[in-house]
Amino acid sequence: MKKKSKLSKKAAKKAETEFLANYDASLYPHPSVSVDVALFTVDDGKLKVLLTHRDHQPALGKWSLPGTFVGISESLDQAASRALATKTGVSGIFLEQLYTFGQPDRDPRTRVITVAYYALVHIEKLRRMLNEDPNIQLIDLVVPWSGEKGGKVQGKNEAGKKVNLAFDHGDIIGLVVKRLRGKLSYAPIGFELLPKKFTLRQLQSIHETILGKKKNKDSFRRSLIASGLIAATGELESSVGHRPAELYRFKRKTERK
Amino acid sequence: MKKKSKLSKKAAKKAETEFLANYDASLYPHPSVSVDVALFTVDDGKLKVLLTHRDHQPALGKWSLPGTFVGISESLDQAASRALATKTGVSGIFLEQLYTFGQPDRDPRTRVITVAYYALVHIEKLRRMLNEDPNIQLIDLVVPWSGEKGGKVQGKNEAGKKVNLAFDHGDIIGLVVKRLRGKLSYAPIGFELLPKKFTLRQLQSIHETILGKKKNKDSFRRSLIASGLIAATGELESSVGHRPAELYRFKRKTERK
DNA sequence: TGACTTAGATACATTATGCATATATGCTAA
DNA sequence: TTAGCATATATGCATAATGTATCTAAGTCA
Repeated sequence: MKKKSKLSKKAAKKAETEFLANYDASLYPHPSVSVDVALFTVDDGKLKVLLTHRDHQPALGKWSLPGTFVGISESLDQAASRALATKTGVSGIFLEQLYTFGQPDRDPRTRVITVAYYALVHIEKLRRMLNEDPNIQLIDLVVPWSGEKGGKVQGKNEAGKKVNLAFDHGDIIGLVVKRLRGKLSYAPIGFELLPKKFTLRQLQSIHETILGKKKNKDSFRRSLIASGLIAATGELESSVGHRPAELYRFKRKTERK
Repeated sequence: MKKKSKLSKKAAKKAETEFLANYDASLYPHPSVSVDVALFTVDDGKLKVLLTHRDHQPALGKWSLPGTFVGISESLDQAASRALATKTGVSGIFLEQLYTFGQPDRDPRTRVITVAYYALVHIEKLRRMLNEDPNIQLIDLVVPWSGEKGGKVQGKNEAGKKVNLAFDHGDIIGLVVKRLRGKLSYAPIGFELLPKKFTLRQLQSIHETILGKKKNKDSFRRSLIASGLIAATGELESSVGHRPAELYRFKRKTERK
C-alpha cells in the first residue's frame, strides 16, 4: 500500500490537476452568499445597534444591518469589513463571526445565505468615523428576555416607536445579545466598548447594560483586578462632581502574567 | 410621513413584487456553499472523530469530514443532517452549527464556502447506526494544545500513524475541540456522549477526555448534583468488580426547577 | 467651608471548592 | 461462606471566592 502510493504520487497529482481543469461548478444552482454586520455600542447606558434605512428593494422602507454580497475571491472577514466600511464609514474595530443564517425563504429575492458578524466599538470612536447620513442610525435595543435565553429583539427609535426590521435581522441581533451575554463572563469584550482608559465603574456599567441587570460592585472590582486583564494607570478621572476614580487600561496579551 | 406610507402601501407591495420578478441573481459569480459535519464520540477514554477516506477527487486519498453541497431549497441544518445520514448512516443525534469557513483558496476546485457543524453521539448508539465501510472510520484525535487555546488538531489511525486531512478540516476539528471545552462548563453536552443512564464517574470521565485533564472527583459530583441537570434513578450499575455506583439520567428541560 | 457623591478599603458572613479520611457495598476468589 | 478488593459515597475541615455592610477618602459645588 505504501509502495503503491509512492509510485503513483506523480500520477495522482496529474489526475488531480486534470480533474480541477474539468471541474464545472455551474452544473447545479448556487445560492447567493452575503455578510451582515451587527455593530453594537453602548451610548448613555443603553445598548444600541447600527441600522440602515433601506431606500431600495427588497424590504424597502425597513431597517437592516449593513451587509453585502461576498465577492468571489474575498474572505468572509474581508467582506464583513468591507460592508461596514463602505456602507457606514466604520473600520478598524472589533469584528467577529457570529452565525450563518440559511433558511431558504429568508430573503424574498432568491436563496441568500448570510454569514452574520458582530462588531463592538466605543461610542466616541464610532461617532468620529460614522458617515453623516439620516439613513444610518443607532437604534435602541429592546431585549424582551433575560439571561442567555435568546430570541428576537426589537429596535426602538428616538420617539420610542418600534422599528421595522428587514429579513431575519431581528433574529441576528438577538443572537448577538445572547452571545455577548455569554462571552462577557470569560472573554475580554467589555473593553471594546470603552475608551483606552476607563474607570472600573464604567466597565461595570457596560457589563450591566449588556446583561440587563445590576452587578455587585465589590465583587466586580475584585474579580476584575484578580483577572490580570487590566492595569492601573495611576491617573484619575476629573470633573465628575465626586471623588474621582482611578483610570485603568486593558493589558495587551504579552503583558499578562 | 405616516399618511404617505399608508397611502402607498399597495403601490409599495406592487413595486416589490415587480422588483422580485425582475431580480436576476446570476449577474455576478456565486460561490459554492457546502456543509461539513464533525461527528465526535468518546470511545475507550479517547476523543474520536468520524472521517471518510476520499476515493474521488479532489483531495483523493486524504481523509475528510462527511459533507455535501447545500441544496438550493434546503436549510443549512437540513443539509448537515442529510450529509451525515447519506454518507455515514447516522441520524437523530445532537447536531449544531459551529462556524463558517470561507478562505478563498480553501478548496482547489472553486470557491467553496463551508458551514461547519459538529455532532455528538454515544459510541454504542453510533455503532448501531454506522454504515459498514472501511472508508468510514473513527479516528483518534491528537490535540497539541491545552485549555481553550485553539488551533489545528491531528488524527491518528490504529497504527499510531498521522492521518492526512483534506482541505482545512484540521482547523475545523480543532475549533470543535475548542468549542466543546468552552461549552462543557455551562452547557449540558457531556450527556450526548453517554447512554441514557450513566454514573457520575462516567460523566466525569467524558469531561476529562474532552478537557484533556483530570478533575477533582468531589467537586465534580457536588457541582453536578447542585446543577439540577441530572436526576438519580435509584438503579445501580452492575458487574463492575467493586461497589456499584448509582445511575443518573439527564433531566428534560420541563423537569428542571 | 461644609454638604454631597461616589471611590476605595476593611471586616465579616456565606458559599464554593479542594483535599483527607472513614465507611459502604457488590464482586471475586480462596 | 467469607475475607479482601476496588470503588462509591459521606463527612469534616481548610482555603478560596463571593456577597453585604460599613467606614473613610477625595473630589465638586453651592
